[in-house]
Amino acid sequence: MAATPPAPNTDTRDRILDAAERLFVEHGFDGTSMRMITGAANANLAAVNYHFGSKDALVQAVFRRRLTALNQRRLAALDRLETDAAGEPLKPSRIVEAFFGNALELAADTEQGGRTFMRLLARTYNEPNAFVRQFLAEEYAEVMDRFLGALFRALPEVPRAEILWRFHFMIGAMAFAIAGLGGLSELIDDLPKDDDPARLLPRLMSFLLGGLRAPLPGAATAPTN
Amino acid sequence: MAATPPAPNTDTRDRILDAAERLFVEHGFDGTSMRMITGAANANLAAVNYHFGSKDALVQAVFRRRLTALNQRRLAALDRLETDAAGEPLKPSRIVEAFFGNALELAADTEQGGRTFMRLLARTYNEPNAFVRQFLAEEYAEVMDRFLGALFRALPEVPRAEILWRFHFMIGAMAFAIAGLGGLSELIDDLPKDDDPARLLPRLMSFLLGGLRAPLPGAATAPTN
DNA sequence: GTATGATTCAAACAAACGTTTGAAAGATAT
DNA sequence: ATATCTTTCAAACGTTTGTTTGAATCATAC
Repeated sequence: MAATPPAPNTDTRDRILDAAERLFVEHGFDGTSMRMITGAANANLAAVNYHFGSKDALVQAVFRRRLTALNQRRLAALDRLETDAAGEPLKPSRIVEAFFGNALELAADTEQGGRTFMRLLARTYNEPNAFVRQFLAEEYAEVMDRFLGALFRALPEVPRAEILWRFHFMIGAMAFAIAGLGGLSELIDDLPKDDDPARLLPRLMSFLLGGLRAPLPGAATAPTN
Repeated sequence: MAATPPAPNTDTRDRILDAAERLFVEHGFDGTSMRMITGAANANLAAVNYHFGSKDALVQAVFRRRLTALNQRRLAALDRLETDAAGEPLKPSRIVEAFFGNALELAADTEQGGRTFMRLLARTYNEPNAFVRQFLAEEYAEVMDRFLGALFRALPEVPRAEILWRFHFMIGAMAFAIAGLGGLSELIDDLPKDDDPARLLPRLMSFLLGGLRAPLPGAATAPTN
């Protein structure tokens, strides 16, 4: 009796997660049916409801499997920066690197499916589905708080609204770049042929830091208020 | 019941377009049903198929109604720049302004629904649906060609791959900023309270130009922060 | 070997989907 | 007023959706 190890048969479960991850990138959440998922995973149609409970719960599981680890690595990197600084103000570039570097590192992994997941995550930033948005917001709450707070302290002379907007811009730039990684962004048909994320990191980072350091708007001319 | 604020007695066709535009932003293409659309438009279920032929054709009509005009304004602005320059090289900042300024101008219009449309367009940059992506790529082909060509000529010393990536980044930054405009980006819960696109333009522009002018990756730099 | 719990399976469920139909209603022109 | 064309309408079409069911299969414990 009892003594049942908490780790059940993970075979079918993992195959479903992998298939769902891949299909969600390709067709979106609403565009991916249970039959597509279980078909691609060589599992029975009822397997998703048995292992996860519902389609929504499967979506959550797909994200949790990798997003939690990514965000913990981000927080750990920020922790390291702050202990190393020992009270001194942090360099904004290091903060940005801690956030986006960890993301691009995961996007560079094509073996374990990190790239697929990051493409899914990047797309989901703009997902309309209310349930998914809500879940993602909760999953990100702490990371946003910590990184925004760090940027506020690192740039005390910059209005917080400006920092918020620029962090917004940076996330958008990264998300769009990653989302189009493996899938060919048809939007710019003349896409750079070398889509190696290892070279994407320095490119994105210098762009982001250039934007972050740009002169504040209205510096020359006074705004309406 | 949800009252339908959109114009009461306009043409059925236009009421459908308005309702679809609004619902597509909120629920996505796959998440918006014909019954939702015709219900919100106070039209019969068969009206969409009668006026547009199919749901896919309706999606195209929603975009064509406003995107064609936007891209023509972009091209006209670029034409004006080039004739004014009379052979002299263009300033990259003017090129960027011609592209993104026209977009943000449309996003600032809350009366005629330009804002709603721009939020939809921004989201659609990351749309998985293959049919929608293909359509959007065709609709953008000429604009991308012209603006990238102009940037190549304006920055002859910068490798084209870098310009391509940075234009990519800029589009991503704009899209993410616009997509979260009316709809509250829950991702950053501490969203800037003033989401007035009229003030977004200078903010975005200085960020974009800062990124565009940033030192190329790999170049030796002396970062100041 | 038999009992017990976990997993798979084919089949069915009601609900929602996009689309089609044919008749009714409205509009327009002669 | 008649004929013609356009638009609306209620109803139904055949599929596909996510989920549930109950029996079959598998693994492990006693």
